[in-house]
Amino acid sequence: MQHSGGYKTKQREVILNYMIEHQNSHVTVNHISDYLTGQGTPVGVTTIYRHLDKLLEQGLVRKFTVDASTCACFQYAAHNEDCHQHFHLKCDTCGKLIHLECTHLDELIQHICSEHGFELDPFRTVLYGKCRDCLQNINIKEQTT
Amino acid sequence: MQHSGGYKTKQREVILNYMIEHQNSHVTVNHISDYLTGQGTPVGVTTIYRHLDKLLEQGLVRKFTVDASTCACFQYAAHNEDCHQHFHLKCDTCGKLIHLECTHLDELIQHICSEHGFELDPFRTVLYGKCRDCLQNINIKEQTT
DNA sequence: TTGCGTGCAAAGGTTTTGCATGGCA
DNA sequence: TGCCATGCAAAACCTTTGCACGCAA
Repeated sequence: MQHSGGYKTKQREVILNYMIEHQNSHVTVNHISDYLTGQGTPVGVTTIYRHLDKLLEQGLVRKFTVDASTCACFQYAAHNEDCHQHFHLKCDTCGKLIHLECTHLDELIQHICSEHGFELDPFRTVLYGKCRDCLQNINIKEQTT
Repeated sequence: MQHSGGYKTKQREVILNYMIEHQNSHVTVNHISDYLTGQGTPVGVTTIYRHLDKLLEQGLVRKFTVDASTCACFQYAAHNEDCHQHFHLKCDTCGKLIHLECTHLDELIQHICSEHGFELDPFRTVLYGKCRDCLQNINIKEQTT
């Protein structure tokens, strides 16, 4: 695999390290910037955006948007390439983001593809609804009222 | 149903009309603004945003976000409230909006609810990917190249 | 007349672009 | 040395807010 002629710079290294270390969570440009500044290796946001774009093209990170008022989230994805597809559930009430890995969803993707001719992109798709905790809170309130 | 004390203005009327006429597609604030300007009844974007916010609170429209760099999409929703659960598929490439009614999805909702404790709201959820036509076009291009 | 509705202008935030400088090879 | 990488500043972009005026009731 060629590195698209990129130089090996300190900035590229620390950004990539951060993404790999946090591959289990979704991070924003601000997260990266704040962390690197705190580590004493600050990197300009412009540079972070440009690196993420490159990593995106190379398929090393995934980008998705939960909400227009929220900034874009990124996640390191190299090792996920061929593992389970996973969806994101977002709770309308508390805003929590849930990662859902489930064979049901693989089947769903298959089904929508074969029966409806639509190739679903789970990384761009966010399922909205209400999480367990918020549902409980709502029930408690209703009972109290 | 009370109208939250709102006045009946020309702007409210033309915006609501537009939303109802285009209830089968996702529209942006720019779409609305451009159309109304073309119709000779221009309405400031501020007003459009504010009306959509109100309609959102009243549950008369739904709001979707495709991408952070794209503007938010809205859709009139009143008459769909009690009809079949159905999902929307949106093609990333051509922007087409597909209504998908399928028992598979009912099962999915059931499953996510019972197994994962998450109550999915199909009306707020849009599944992104590529439609049949665009997939074919991509294949044709790849064969030609 | 009262008070919400309107729209201009300006601010808010995220992301992109221009350009001069810096650093890798 | 050549050329890409960097980062500041500024622009672009969507959206929200402040404020004075207009208009429905």
